[in-house]
Amino acid sequence: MPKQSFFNLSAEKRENLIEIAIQEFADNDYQNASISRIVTQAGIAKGSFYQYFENKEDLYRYLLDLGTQQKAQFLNSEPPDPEMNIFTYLRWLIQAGVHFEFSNPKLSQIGYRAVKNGSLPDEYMEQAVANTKTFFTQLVTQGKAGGDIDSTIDADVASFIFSAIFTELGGYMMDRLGSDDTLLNGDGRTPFDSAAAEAIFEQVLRILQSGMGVEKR
Amino acid sequence: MPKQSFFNLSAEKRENLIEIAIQEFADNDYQNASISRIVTQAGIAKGSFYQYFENKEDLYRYLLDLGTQQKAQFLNSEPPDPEMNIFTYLRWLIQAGVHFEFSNPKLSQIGYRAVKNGSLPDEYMEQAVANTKTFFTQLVTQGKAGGDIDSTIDADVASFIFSAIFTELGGYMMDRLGSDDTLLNGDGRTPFDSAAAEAIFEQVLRILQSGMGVEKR
Amino acid sequence: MPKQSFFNLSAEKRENLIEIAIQEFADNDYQNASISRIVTQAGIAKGSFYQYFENKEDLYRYLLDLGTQQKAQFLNSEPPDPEMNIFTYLRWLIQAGVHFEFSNPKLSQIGYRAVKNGSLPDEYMEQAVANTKTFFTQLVTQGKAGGDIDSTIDADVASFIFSAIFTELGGYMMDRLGSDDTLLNGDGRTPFDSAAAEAIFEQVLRILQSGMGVEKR
Amino acid sequence: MPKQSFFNLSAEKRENLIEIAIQEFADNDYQNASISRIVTQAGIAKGSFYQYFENKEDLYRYLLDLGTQQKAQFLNSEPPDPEMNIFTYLRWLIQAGVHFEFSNPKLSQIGYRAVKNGSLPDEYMEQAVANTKTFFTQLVTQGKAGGDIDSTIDADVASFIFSAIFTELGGYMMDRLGSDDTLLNGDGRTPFDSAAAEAIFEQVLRILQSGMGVEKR
DNA sequence: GATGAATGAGGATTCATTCAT
DNA sequence: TATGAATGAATCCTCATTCAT
Repeated sequence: MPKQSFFNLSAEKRENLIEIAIQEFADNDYQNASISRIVTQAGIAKGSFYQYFENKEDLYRYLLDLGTQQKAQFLNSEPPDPEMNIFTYLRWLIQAGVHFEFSNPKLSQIGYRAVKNGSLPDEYMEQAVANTKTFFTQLVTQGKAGGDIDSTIDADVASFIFSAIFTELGGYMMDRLGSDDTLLNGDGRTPFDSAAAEAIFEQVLRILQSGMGVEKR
Repeated sequence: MPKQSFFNLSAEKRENLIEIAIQEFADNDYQNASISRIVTQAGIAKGSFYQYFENKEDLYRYLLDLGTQQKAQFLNSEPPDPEMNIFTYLRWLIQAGVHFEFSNPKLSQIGYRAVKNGSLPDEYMEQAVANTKTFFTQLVTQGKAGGDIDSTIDADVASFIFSAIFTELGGYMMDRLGSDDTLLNGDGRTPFDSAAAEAIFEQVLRILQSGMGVEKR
Repeated sequence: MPKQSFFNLSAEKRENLIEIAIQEFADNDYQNASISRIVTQAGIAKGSFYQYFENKEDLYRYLLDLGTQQKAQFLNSEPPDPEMNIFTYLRWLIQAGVHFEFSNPKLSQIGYRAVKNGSLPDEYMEQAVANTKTFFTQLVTQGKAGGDIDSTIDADVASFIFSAIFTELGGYMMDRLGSDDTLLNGDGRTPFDSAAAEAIFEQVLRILQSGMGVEKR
Repeated sequence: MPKQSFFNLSAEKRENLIEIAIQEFADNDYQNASISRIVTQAGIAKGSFYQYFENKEDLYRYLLDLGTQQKAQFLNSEPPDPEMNIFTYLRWLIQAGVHFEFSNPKLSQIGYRAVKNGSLPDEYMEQAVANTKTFFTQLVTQGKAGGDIDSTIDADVASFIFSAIFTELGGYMMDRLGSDDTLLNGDGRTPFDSAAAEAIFEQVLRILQSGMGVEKR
């Protein structure tokens, strides 16, 4: 956790530093992200950095947490009816998730790499991965109970498919809808072509629902 | 490309060097793989390395090519009838692909990271990614033409789903079937529980086929 | 010398700070003792420290003085009859000295290291060393005058022997009687096995007296 | 242990580097000795140092070993008759030991500090200290058996006295006979006033023998 | 009087690459 | 062709001290 002195910083300084750090960790994995570059770009002294953070890992974990929190906040901003059909829920979830990635592409990249790369091979990452797995497994179980998913389907396999799609969809959407840092609009947000995106989600979900759903078999 | 002097090496020396390099690049990403460690372990002089390869990147690209070639060779060793149902073909393709990953976990890991990480953000990687995309898109087109895939499904979306599943399946299988270097059998290959694997493939493919196939709608 | 503001501090704050500083300088030599750690542990601001002390050296010298003063106070608390036999006096002096080291192991350690290490190679240390030398030389001279020490013995050599024994005895006693911080009793003092210690002093002194004394030759 | 590349160096380079390193570690304790200063003074690149030694500790241990070996060699160059009186033997031993310290004052200083300071608090140092203790204890036991030391004297105490004298004598001699780096003669050796030194040893030993010996009691 | 952010030099160590032998 | 010593910039991190608030 950052030291108190970090939180005592003026909002401007703090946000500037974090923005630069996010850029650095989005461009480089943990090992190759450079504290030296960060402090140079932020225009602060090396020593100052270490008055804000314990060490490099401390900053890294903070950024990871930031992503997690912002995503959770994003997902909770307009939560769906939990009683709805499981695929309708996934439709919303995926749309919101991808929307988040479009809005915070760098933070998403950092988190994505953390999972894929195992830069920090410890209980922290394992926990995050396990959480995701648990989430989708529960979703599938719930879907089966509610009659949305064919009960003969292996829950683990279905959970894997959801997870794979969810994991890769962000990158795919960015490819297809062309978001990247060069397309930022005025408020630093990437314009998100919701209609186009929804059309894609719809296709994906229809296939999955059709593949797993009970009414189609 | 490695220099001529590399290919003039005795097979033994050459293979030993490559094996050690593979281990190093499997354990570390591009930036953190260490030439120093490689030459030390291989028992050759630093200077010798630079007589075999232009530089670190040269070696890295060579390993990437090696993986591509070996995988292609693997897939071509017993190619299926190209006239068969597209999902039957995928069943075979995925099985072969995963089988390859089990047999060559280190080379697979290197390639996987290369794609995910963008360690070498250049035309080379883009080409590889584009190739994969083209392959699956053609497969889907062929599937539609042959009546295996519902013609109303967006080819790009279907291709994405195949690609996502294909990409993530290796890691999932390793998790579930427990392969790792500690399970190597006598000839350095990981024993592959074909029956268990096939059961999983079957589930996945059935879902996809059920979701995309014409006969089910 | 500490600044006036240090002495204006409440006794509680002052003693707390000093106690922590003693711990730090007992655990680390001058160069490696860390002001940062001290202020963190003491719960005061970095700037405050520099309002109490000129700098690191200022604090260090203060602790050294503290040790000297406390030892002097200790030795003067029940001073022996100056007319007594020189070895009897030494018996008392060494016992009191070692007793002091047991009671104030940290301050002793700081002083010990200062002498051995020459961390502060200046007139201050030279003075302290010279004082010790002068003290023992006078003692020997007195001993010769009083007929306790053989007059043919070189005063300087005898003084060296006393000094060496005195210097090393503390460490030896701690080794042999097992004192350390884990053995502190309720009032923060190490219990001192006086009987065992006296037996050892007795042996040492008997040897020295036998070696230098007149009556034995 | 230094790497092979260190031993492959030309004698000139190697000795120059070691000489400078000895100077650095004689002037500063382990923590404060600076590799940066060493390489700057030696006129080599930082990286080169790490091709010779694993790390700072590697160099330090090498210097410690160097001192130990050179001392052992020194003591073995003209070993005394092991049958002689124990004090005669000590006379020789102390003379040789002090002579060594005069010849190699810097290496002696490094070893001295290592023991006193516990810079490297590990089995290595503990071993060295234990060895010394064992040596003197055996000597005392032998002296008692041979009738040179009064059998009523505690072997541990006598051993402590020998050890203390032996430890402190070098410094005392240097003080008294004025050796230091400014007095080096042509061959890099400090001229050693043997006559003056022997007179001092004689005094010390006479006192100890008189104090512990059987015939005097 | 108290605070604590800012500083920047300095610490050890690793690295890919070059080049003279 | 093979060698391996030399290089120096780069890495993360610690430190005592200053000074504006």
